[in-house]
Amino acid sequence: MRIGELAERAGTTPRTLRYYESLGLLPPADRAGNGYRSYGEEHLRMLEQIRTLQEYGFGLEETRPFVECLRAGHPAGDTCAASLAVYRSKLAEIDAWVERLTAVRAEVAAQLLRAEREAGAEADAGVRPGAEPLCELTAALDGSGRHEEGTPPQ
Amino acid sequence: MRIGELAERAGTTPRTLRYYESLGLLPPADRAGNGYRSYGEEHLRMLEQIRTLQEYGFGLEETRPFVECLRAGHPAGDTCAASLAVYRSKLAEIDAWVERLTAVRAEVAAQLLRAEREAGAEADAGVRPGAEPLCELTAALDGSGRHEEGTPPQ
DNA sequence: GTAGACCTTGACGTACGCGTCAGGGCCAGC
DNA sequence: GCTGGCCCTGACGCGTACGTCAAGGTCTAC
Repeated sequence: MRIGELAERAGTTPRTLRYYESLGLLPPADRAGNGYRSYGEEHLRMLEQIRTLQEYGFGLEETRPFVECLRAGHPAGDTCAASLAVYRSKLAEIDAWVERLTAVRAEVAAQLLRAEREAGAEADAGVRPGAEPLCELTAALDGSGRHEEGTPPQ
Repeated sequence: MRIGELAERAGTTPRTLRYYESLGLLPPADRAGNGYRSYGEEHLRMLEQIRTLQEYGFGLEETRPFVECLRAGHPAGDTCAASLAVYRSKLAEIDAWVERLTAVRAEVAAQLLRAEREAGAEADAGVRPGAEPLCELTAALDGSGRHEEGTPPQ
């Protein structure tokens, strides 16, 4: 199987496979006479392992023990001790993030409440009836919940 | 106040202040006769606003409305509508992250349990008493809960 | 007058996971 | 033999928030 086919079957791109190989994450593929990379089914299995972990938010380096485990001949990539250790540390990491996010959420919610009250007071102190905004920014951007953000973890 | 003093009072570095200015996030400082930047207390207030939001995990661009609000003369940076909108979208973003992390956590925990069982079965299927590891990786890396990770959000 | 601490701009480095372009070779079908 | 689709390597680009180095000017104290 050539690189394009493997990439398609794994739902990724040739560029990505070459990148993994350059990292030493995937073992170097055999080469056909013309220099083209030649892959087997075991490569597909490794790739699927990597992609699954990636979807869970694992970094590429974190997937390495899983791939090594498969390369060592294990039927599954996650039954080696190193893989289990990565699972466990990922759980701890997620817990830490959730804890942090929860604390931040509470703090931001509190600030929002306070700011909303202050904004009301500020407006009342200004022009009473008519609701003239104090700065031109007040006109734009209201409504909540759209907006996109930089890469969320996981 | 010169750049070094402001940086120190804000708990940051001169490089950071020049960077903010280059982004147009901080207004360009006045210049002394020798070309040195000259800052006032209002710059300190803007910087403190930025730093606080940064600690909550806001990106620099997300702090912009708060700084603009201060620049517009408001006593607080978060009483303008644009700032409130950022607060609200940040809350939504945090909620989305927590949701995703919680789902991933459950999935990883399930995989860990399964893998632990399979690892046990694999070991039993091999050498019964003596527990010889199947791959040399099994020897290294056990124990859970240490390990550091790339920038957590927030 | 000179050492040392401050300031200036400009530019490259970092981590991550590739996308994309440049410049070329290989092979099948018409 | 020519077009089109695949493959190759090498190298730069992206986004984020600066750190760090280079090469120089400025000011204070001794």
